[in-house]
Amino acid sequence: MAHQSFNMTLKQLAKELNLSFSTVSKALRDSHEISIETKNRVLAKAKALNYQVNPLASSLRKQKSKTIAVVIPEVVNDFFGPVINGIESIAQEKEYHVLIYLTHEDMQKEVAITKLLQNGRVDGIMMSLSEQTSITTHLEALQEKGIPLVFFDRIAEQMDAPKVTTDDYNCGIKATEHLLENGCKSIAFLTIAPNLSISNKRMNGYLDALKRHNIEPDERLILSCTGDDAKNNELIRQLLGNPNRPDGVFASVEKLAISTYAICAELNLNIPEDLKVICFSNMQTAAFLNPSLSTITQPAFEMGREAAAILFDLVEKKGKQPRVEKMVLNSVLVERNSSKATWEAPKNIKPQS
Amino acid sequence: MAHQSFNMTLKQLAKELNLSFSTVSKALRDSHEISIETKNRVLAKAKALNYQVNPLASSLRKQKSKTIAVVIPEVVNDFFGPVINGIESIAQEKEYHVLIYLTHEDMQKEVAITKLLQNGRVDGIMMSLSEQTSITTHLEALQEKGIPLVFFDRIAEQMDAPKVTTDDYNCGIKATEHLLENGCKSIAFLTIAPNLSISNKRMNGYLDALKRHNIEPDERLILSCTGDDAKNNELIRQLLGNPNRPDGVFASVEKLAISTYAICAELNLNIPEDLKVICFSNMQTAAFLNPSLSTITQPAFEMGREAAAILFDLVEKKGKQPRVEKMVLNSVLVERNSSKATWEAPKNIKPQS
DNA sequence: AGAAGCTCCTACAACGTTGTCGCAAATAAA
DNA sequence: TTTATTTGCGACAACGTTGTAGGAGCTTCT
Repeated sequence: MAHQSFNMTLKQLAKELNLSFSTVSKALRDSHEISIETKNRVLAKAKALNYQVNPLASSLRKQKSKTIAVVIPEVVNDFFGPVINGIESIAQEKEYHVLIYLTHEDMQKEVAITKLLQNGRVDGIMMSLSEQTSITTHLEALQEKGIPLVFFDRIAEQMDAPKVTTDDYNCGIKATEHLLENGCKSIAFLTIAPNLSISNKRMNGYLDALKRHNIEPDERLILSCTGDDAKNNELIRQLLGNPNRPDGVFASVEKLAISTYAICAELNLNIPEDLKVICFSNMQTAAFLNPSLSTITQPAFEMGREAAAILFDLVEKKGKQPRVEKMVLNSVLVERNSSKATWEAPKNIKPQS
Repeated sequence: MAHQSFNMTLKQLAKELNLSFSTVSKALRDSHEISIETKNRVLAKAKALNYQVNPLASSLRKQKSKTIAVVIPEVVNDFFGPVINGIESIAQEKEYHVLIYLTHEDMQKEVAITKLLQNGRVDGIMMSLSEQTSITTHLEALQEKGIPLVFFDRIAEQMDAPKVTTDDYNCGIKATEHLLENGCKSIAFLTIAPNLSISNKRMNGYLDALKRHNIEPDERLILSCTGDDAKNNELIRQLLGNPNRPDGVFASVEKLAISTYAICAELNLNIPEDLKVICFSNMQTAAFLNPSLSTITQPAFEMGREAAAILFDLVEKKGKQPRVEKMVLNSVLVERNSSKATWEAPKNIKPQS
């Protein structure tokens, strides 16, 4: 049997019905110009022959693709997964399609991807920048073509486009003060991608919290990590192996906290007795880590939903002002054992082993 | 300034160059019919005016969309993230685009999605079934339209399409025997979605391992869980709260192991002393859980890559036989503390506390 | 009865490409 | 010089839709 039965088209359907194909087209879209009997005939036949409109032709004609692109660095952590989920949930409601592109934190790829999105493939774009992205001409090119663009999380600060973020600066303060309140005297800040807006804001929160408590920031306590995990581990090892090591670590991304856990195991440092740890993370199992990890958790799903909602708003009344220029959602600080004050510590006090 | 500068088309470009648009089209695609000088002129102008071909028009004409769809249940766990990563990495190499659709484990949505993919939107489809999916007529409809379809992980056993899986049956055996070897006498099996092929195979592995060790399977030790976490917790609580509770738990999915951890904390059961736990999981932090979690880890990224490679193969020489009918990748069992034999336990032997 | 207005349908020109065909002009072969 | 052949370009017809314009047949109003 023919495994390759061909696609039904409007014309073929029309021929089957002895109608002009414009009549059939209108009947399918429930136009008032067509009699009810004809509509029913057409609908029945379309169903019988399993006719589906060709989205390419339709999009070309209507100059609308009903498709958006999501451009993100990765999908391998617990943040972008829920974000995609949020985006997709709205897209499905609005009957849009979602293209996904990963930059792998590589600006060249980001640029290449934006080129692909320039000519009608999508009606709008959602972006979270790669950690390398410094210039934004490729993004401005998209705007010049009139394609709505919404940033989330890793935004391009200087661009005139809606942005959905979390309260990174505040959380930077809160996390730092949380460690201070629990007895830390010397807090290290681990970060990646210093040119990313989120990194900056989190660090500024950290610095301002220290200032507020009259603590002089120490450059040696600020670790600028990279995509190279081995190198990061080495940096952390140096930091924590040092005799006058910090007694607290505030990691701006999850993986650096995990590295910290690993290095502590290696160096026989006890969390939280010797070192308190807190980090930005959406890990679902933070509560089950050993010790359970205190986190600042971003509302990832909601970010996806909100950003997508703004984008669809923009797409649907193109040219109008966006509904929101900047939306800031609140993350929550979840205290767990990794940052617990030591005086309310384990069952029996170990002397000096 | 006009924020909405219009898209450059072939015709406009041709007018600028005083050439016919077919000439320009050919020049851009480096046709031998066009002189080198003309090509250079065209290329230069195209670059200057930032011309990009309209993919909708091009796809319509060529009857190829250069796009594939990935239809999966969720993205919120550590399995589908890496899978997407693998798929996308090949797609990027081959210059394909990736549409993503989530079924949210809902068969109705799966059916609706397949409808959308019927008419030229995509050149091929990759699927992992929803846990509800029992019938496959919607998938056969796709095949009848001649759209290549590749399954991965949660496959439709009975369908004639390439399938990429892991060695679920074997791992079911290995995990069960691992628990037996570490001293378990009574092992519970926690599963979801019994009509899913993976659940079945994992369970069969479990059952056959018991048989091999002359242990009579006990129906009360096989928990068929659902999407409702509260209910699942209740089931697990009953199982573990019972005086003659099992001394081992083999969870076929990660979340059931996490629930088990939570319930053990609640019931003051010690893992692994009172209960040994192992599960299928791609969690990156399994080693840092308390206790560290023994897992069977699937090669998710590779699965994505392999499945995508097979799909592209199929797409590019449509109608031919697929390169592979069935591909089975090996998962690895990673022993950690949650399943450690109790006799080779902590540093100093605690008597009977 | 004639004008005006409905109702229901068809014809046709887009949308932006690509590929086939045809045809000049230039070159090569006879 | 005549006859093939090649080189370079343009005309044109698709691809499968949608929306506008038009028109035949009927009813309704003056």
